[in-house]
Amino acid sequence: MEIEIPKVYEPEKVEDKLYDFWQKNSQFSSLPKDGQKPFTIVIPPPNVTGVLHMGHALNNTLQDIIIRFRRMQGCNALWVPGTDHGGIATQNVVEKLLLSEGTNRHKLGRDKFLERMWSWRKESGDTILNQLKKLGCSLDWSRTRFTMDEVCSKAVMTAFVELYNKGLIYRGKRLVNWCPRCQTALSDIEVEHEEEIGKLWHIKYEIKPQKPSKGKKAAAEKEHLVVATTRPETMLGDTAVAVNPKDKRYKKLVGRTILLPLTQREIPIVADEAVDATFGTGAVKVTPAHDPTDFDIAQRSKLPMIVVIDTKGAMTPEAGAKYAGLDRYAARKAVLEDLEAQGLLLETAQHPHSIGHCYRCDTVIEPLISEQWFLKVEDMSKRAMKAVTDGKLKFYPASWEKPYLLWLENLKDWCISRQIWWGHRIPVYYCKSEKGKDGKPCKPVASAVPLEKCPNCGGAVEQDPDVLDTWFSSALWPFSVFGWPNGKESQISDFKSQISDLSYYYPTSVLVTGHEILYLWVARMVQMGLEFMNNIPFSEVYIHGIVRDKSGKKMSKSLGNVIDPLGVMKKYGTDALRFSLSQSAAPGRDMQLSDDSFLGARNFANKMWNASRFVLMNLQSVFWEPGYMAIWPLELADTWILSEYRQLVKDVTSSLEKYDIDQAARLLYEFFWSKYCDWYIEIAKIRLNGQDDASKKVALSILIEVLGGFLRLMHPIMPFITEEIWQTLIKFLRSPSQIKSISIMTYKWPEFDEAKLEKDSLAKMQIIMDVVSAIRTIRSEMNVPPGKPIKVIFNVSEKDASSVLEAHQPYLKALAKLEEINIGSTVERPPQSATAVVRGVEIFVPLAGLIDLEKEIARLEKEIVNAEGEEKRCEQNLANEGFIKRAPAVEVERVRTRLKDARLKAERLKDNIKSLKN
RNA sequence: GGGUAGUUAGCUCAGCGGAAGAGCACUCGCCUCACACGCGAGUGGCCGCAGGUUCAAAUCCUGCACUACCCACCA
Repeated sequence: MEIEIPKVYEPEKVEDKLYDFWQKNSQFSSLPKDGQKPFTIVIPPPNVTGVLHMGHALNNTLQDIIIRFRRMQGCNALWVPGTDHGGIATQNVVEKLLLSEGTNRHKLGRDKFLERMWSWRKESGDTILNQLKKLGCSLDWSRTRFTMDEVCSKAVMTAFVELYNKGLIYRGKRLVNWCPRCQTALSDIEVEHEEEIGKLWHIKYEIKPQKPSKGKKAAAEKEHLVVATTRPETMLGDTAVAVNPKDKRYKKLVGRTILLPLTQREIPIVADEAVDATFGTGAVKVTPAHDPTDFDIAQRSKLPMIVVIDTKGAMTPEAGAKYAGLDRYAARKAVLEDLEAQGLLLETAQHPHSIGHCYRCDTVIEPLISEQWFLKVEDMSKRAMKAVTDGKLKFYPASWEKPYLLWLENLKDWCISRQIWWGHRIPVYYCKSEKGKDGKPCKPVASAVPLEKCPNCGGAVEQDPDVLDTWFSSALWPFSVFGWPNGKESQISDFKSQISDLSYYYPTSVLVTGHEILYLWVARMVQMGLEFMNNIPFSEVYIHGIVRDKSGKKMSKSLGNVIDPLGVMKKYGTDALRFSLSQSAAPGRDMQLSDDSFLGARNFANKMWNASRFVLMNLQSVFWEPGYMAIWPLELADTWILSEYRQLVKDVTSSLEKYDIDQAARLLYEFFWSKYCDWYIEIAKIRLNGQDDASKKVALSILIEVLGGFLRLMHPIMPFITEEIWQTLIKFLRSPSQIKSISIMTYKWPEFDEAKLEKDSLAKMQIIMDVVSAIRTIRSEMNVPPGKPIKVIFNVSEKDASSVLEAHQPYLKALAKLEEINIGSTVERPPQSATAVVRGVEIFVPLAGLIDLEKEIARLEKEIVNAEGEEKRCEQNLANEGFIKRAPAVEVERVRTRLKDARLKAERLKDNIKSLKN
């Protein structure tokens, strides 16, 4: 078999080809199967407007790693793809488009607009899903869902109706978060608070004089009260001034009346606990229609409400003729000017406070009174909390438990209605007939199927104009994708099975997401899962960090610091991107990315490529058959690398099980580069070029065995390059009939056999490696040309070390470029030689004529300082009675050995300096 | 105001109870028959500060100081 392998790995030549190969061979698909354990992940559905950004790349790389790992472990692994309609965000995109065409949705009308939305959705297609294919994601494409497709919509309607009929969904007029730009209400969590330096204005309010009681004169001077506010324009809607009931300063003013400046409207002074006497002046203007706290105060004191700001953020006629129509900020300016002119503006202080912004368009939120639909969350929250406190739902890292619980504990009813058109229209129908059946108007009806007539009186009906919060459908995602509420039969039409998707795959195994949507999405899925499926939607939540740029800033289009993952894949290869992301994916930790990290990962891919190339090239020239490993005796290097490999299997497996993907990536990198390549391959070269046929074949066997295992362990993280190499390697591994899996991705995950681990080989090999490194250091420091062979003398008193060196002279000769080795236990120090002492082995390199005396002495002195430091530390430890008595015996023994080695080292090096000086 | 995480080599980060580590950068030497996207060697750290627990602390505990993020009806 002749193989031509390029010197440099070329990702662009293999990636698309392999993805096609996987798809053609149905490597990603899963069907319910009795007796096989499912492992299921549903994708956090990206928005249909989306293009793949680095956050998606991270999120989906991690999911793919987990799903590939479990699939190889023998689970029936399913990863469900899909997209989210994205409510406001998506509507905004199309509205912008319309604006550029000189029209808007209102001119178009609801039906035409929705047509436009759907055609746009069709046009933009599933761009992002195709980009996930570039990333190598092993999603079961036959199961692709969309939150507004038939299956998911049915789930949404059913869920709404059930909640409505249970009385958990209600309609009410409340103060809600209103985005004046998006023209819709938002839930509390869709409001982003940003700290800003605002101003706190102190305004003088005149108190209406009391009617003088009999016999007393009216107060000579006018009385005043000063209020502090950050929003002076809302004073036009004030219906009271409130003070704390315990505030002595104002106690006697409670019940009096204020003459509101600018309008001269009369409003009362009330007492309310919500007022903080220590803040500002201790007196608060109360604007119930535009502030949540004021709204509550107004409820308690039964104050009227005056709406002075409309849905566009402009002042209403109620604000007075002078201000009506002005934008809220223009009104602020005007009000301040007018107050100033009247001498009522006393003080303007800098005031840091946080302001709510729309999470979709960043416009400042306006609290407005509005009729909306709400979902009662109290009971659902309690159950969602219990799932975590009972230990059924686990977070990785666990530190997210507390924030999750705190959030649920303080959660208020969820405003689920939006005044936009793109989304699931609220399935509530109002009877248009005023009379109804028996003279009374009919109650509204919720229905999962469209209603034409009122079920009560048969009259015409009108559907509620609002749509549901996009997160309502997202909350149902883990079961709506499996066909809930149907669930009886499989959603895959050509598959006849007794097991339904829903019962087989739900609850799913793990949810992988960033912490930014923990509340927005994760907590709600748990609530809804418990509500409708009576079971949590997943038992584990793996929360990864956020991708930042190299200076630690969040990547955003507006900052212009985004790194385009598609560009990275093109430049460095998909596997390099994936490895780089994996490397820094410690659970819960944000990561900084830069070109450097991709470059390192690309180099690693190339290293894998070339090491494999080395193995494959030798396979062609050496007669080889599987099974040699069992027949021929193994050498030290063989047992060593096998031990290391087996440890690797153990560690990588447990790391992936714990979602420590960064650790898995590092372990693999370390093993492959600094063990397999740096040492095993280098030693294998000696044997492959040697005359010992048995040693040759064994080395080749181990090279293949370990490479094959490594590739499988590496596969979840770097799927393309591992498959590409595997496809060639497999031809040598087994005859075609023996190959059960066509692809590495369905080949069995390596298993760890502790019994075969040879601990002894690690220590022995360590001697070889340390001695070689020490000799290389001498060569390098003494400027011995790399090509020049040298002689070396070992003085070893310890038998074990001595026999290891004795037995592995060919290793040493090749690795350190030696022409002659002498080993003894009482060797005379040769004159003019450089020295090193490692692991009890004294090394002499005779360098007559070559040695730089001063340099060597300086080098040795430095070594002595280190050794003596070590000596001192060990002595102190051993002199400590507590240490001897309480530390484990192994530890005490270890320190004794270290002391012995350090003493020997210091002593020998000192002797050597002496002899050099003579 | 509450919460969470972080602070280790110039940079990015690992280590989380028993000898300070990696990659990049830097210095020196190498086109050594897999790889210059490479090989060999080296320089570089009172492991944020202060206490405490322990025979032993970068590692556990308590404060403090910064940094970042999240939550909150700070008028």
